[in-house]
Amino acid sequence: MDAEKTREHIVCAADDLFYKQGFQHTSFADIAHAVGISRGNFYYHFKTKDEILAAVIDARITERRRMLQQWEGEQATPAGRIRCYINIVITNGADIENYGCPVGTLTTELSKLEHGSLQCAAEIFTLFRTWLGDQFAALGRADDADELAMHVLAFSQGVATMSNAYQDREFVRREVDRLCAWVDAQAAQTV
Amino acid sequence: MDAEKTREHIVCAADDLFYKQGFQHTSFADIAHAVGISRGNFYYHFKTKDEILAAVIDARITERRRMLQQWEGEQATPAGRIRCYINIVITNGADIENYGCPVGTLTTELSKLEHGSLQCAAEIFTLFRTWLGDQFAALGRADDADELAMHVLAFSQGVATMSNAYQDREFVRREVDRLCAWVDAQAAQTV
DNA sequence: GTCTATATACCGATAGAC
DNA sequence: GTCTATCGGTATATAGAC
Repeated sequence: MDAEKTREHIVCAADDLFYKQGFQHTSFADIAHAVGISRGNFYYHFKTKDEILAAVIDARITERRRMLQQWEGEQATPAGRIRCYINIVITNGADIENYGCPVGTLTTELSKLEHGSLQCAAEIFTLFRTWLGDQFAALGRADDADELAMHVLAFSQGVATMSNAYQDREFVRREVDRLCAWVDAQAAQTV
Repeated sequence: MDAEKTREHIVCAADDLFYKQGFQHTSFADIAHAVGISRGNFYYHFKTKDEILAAVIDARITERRRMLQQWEGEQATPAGRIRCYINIVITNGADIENYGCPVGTLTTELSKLEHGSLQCAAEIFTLFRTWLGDQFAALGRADDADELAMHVLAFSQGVATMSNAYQDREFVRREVDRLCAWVDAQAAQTV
């Protein structure tokens, strides 16, 4: 009943704090304070910190899946859909400047912690990777679709990291334009 | 005398552990154990953890500066020097697969911790950025040298992050080839 | 289902003997 | 210059009242 609602609040607050402060740097007290409950009540909903992380990763995957479906509804062409992904670094530009990419920074942190949930977090990458590969295949590049998808993922991670280090929006804009032109060139090669 | 040597050992061990485990996840006990001294002795050489971080960043800047000078001695052409930088993701491929880029992962972590030394860590990026810009200027691209340098930095960060997430050496090799061809194309535009 | 109080462990940092 | 011992703070996690 109400427990479901509280649980959602916890996952939502943890998602935000893990992104902005990092997983390790975020304490139970931080999340409890953000939700407005006591630390003790916390353990009624989640037994360990790892359980919260797993729930946050699940929520992120669900949210990204919904976003991809929305793009498929809005964009008729594969190239248009790929451009939607590329433009994230502008759409979420303010957050990325301050906190980097939510996916990349989490996998990097979990990797250094040798955390077991690293593979789960990497599945968010794989969700985008597969989807981008599908778009490139629809573009007539079935043979090297996965390689092209990985190139786009690497682009977004590189731009996010440098944007976080320098807070330079002009740089982000230039790189987006450069990669959109590259996408058009890839499509042209299919004709 | 001997204090100087011990201090160097501490900085060296901290550098390694900050890279492989992350700054926050590395405790004084970890470093002391790696060096082979007690936690108490530690404070004779460094008063705070932030002092160690500052010393590690200084050491990294010195080491990178030495590396750039070596490349300048080995490579006669600007394009060859830029390729040296691009090839780091292969030269240090094993470490990058396991721990990501030492510079990018540190700035990302310090950003989330809102740590004061973030600006110092970002200076390692700036060291490469300025040097790459000089090479592109020597290549005849003085007008957009800094933009091209930023593109190369973003490339290395993107490749490092994805390499860390997927441990795929073939992907790294392909991206390196792609960017080397891009460098040649940039040089051709100057003629 | 939510709270307060508390157990346990580790961290950064200090004091003082040698 | 190195050690052991310890303080104060905070973290995860638990127990039990309401």
